[in-house]
Order: sequence, then structure tokens, then C-alpha cells
Amino acid sequence: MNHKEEFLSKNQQIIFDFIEKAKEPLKAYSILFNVQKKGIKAPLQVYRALDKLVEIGKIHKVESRNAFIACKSSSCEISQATAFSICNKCENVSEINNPKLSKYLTNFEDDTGMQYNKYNLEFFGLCKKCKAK
Amino acid sequence: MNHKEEFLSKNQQIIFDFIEKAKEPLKAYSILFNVQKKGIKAPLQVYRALDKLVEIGKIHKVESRNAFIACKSSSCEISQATAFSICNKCENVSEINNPKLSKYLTNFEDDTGMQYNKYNLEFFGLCKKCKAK
DNA sequence: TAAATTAATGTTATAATATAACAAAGCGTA
DNA sequence: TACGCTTTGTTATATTATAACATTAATTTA
Repeated sequence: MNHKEEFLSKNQQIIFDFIEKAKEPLKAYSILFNVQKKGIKAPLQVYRALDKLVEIGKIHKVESRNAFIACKSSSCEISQATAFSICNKCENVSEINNPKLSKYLTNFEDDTGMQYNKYNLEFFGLCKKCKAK
Repeated sequence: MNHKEEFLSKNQQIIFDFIEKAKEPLKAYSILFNVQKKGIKAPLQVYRALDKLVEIGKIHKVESRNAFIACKSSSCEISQATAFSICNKCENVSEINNPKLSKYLTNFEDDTGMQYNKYNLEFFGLCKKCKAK
């Protein structure tokens, strides 16, 4: 992980730990339900922590699923460049860590002259396991 | 527009017409509010039409904004390949129609061997106008 | 170290986005 | 006509997310 070491607050740490342990992206209210034993009672406490964690790049939001996943890539610095691979059948989501792809997209320029400082890419299909069935 | 000619149902047509006339992506409830004079009363009537219009590629969903925009590109066949340019300040959204980009992404293969049949890419930044300010 | 500033928390309420479930009407076609 | 399929209408409810305000904790700086 190449994030600058950030010190997380209590709630941020609780929520990050939970997301990091998970194997799949988690939804805000599912996180809420699971951290209630730790004293986090309200949606806003979860959303505030999520916002911060996204901001500092420790987690990403999978937009098409409204779900959050811990960052496992080294190419998405400060969460400004993200790419995911999503299986439409089993809903498995994994972060794509492909230097060529990120280089291509980071350097992409369209004809409007607009300058980008962030992108999010989501690929959909069938993962190997689901395709085999 | 290179979509196969689809015959839209009454509600689908009403909602498509409204989205197509708009200059920016529209949210479902804003559409609902505006088509009530045409007899569409319930969210579900809107969402059903939106689902169908997305499915046949007449409109796209801008995931990061939960909003819908008419398709203006020729490279996104049956809505399977979409790319947007989004200004974080003025919220202007435009569809990117760049053959090189779509070719690159359509042919992209990651190391997991997963096969993609769809992608959605959203670029964020400041548009020319906003940058000038 | 005290004051000032900024970040994080706690809490209640509510807004915004989206779907479930079921009944009925319309359409294509065998 | 009768069958299957799509679309519609409607009520209720689930899910996702933020507003507003009071309080506490942590950090900076004078």
C-alpha cells in the first residue's frame, strides 16, 4: 500500500478495519449493522467515515453498486484513478491494477481540451468461474 | 444515432423525449416531476421506462450522479460501452465519443482472463470554462 | 499553556433514490 | 378467440444519503 500514513480517527478505523477484512464490496447500511456492537449507531457516522476514507484513498466506492471496497492497488494514488472488474453473475468485484491501463487513461486527452484529475472505470462481464458453469 | 429502430411505448417515449431535450443529465424524480402533466404519476413508471431505455441504449446512466442522459455517441452500441467527461464544478456532463478510446477499452484484457461485455468510464475534472475562471 | 482553529462525533429528523408485489390493460400472433 | 408477453397503474416500502445543530477532541499558534 503506498498511501501516505494517515492517522485514522476511532470511527474511521473501525469502519476501515471492517471493510478491509471483507472479501467483497460492502454497502453502507450493511457496515452500519455490523459495527453497531462497536458503538456506531447512526448512518451519518458511517457515511462520514466512508467519505473520509474515500478522500484519502484507503477505500474506493464502486459506483454501479453503491458499495465500498478497500484499496488494494498501488496505481491509484489518492484514489484519483480507479478501475474495477465486476462479475454480473456472482457480483465479485476486484480492483484492476494494470499500469498500462492506468497510464493510458491518466494521459487520455479528449478533443475538448478538458483536463482530468480523476477517473473511474468499471468493466462488467462474467468471471472465469461463472463462465465455466 | 445508430440504434436499431425501436418502438417505444407511450411512457418510454414521453420520458425519452424529455431526456433528449435536456442539456444536462436528469434525475429520476426530476423527470417524474416534469412529466406529471403527461399523466405519469409514480416513480415506478419512470424507473421502468428508464430501465428499458438504458437497456436498448437510447439513454445512459451516469453512475456517479445517479442521472440519465440521452445517447449521443455512435460508438456505444446497445449501451455496452460508455465514457463520460464530468466537470466537478459546473456539473456539465458530456459523452466522450473517441474511437481510439473505445477500441482500447473494448479490447482490454486483464490478467484474470475475465471477458468483458460492457464498461463504463467516468472522467472528472474542470471543464474549459470553469478552468478559465 | 491558553486561546483559537479545525476535525471528528453524536443525535434526530428527513431527503433522495429505488424496488416489491399485485392487478389490470394492451398487443402480437397462432 | 385464446394464449403469452409487455406495459401500465397503484400502493406501499426498502435502500441510500444528507441537513441541521450541539458537543467533544485534536491540532496549531500566539
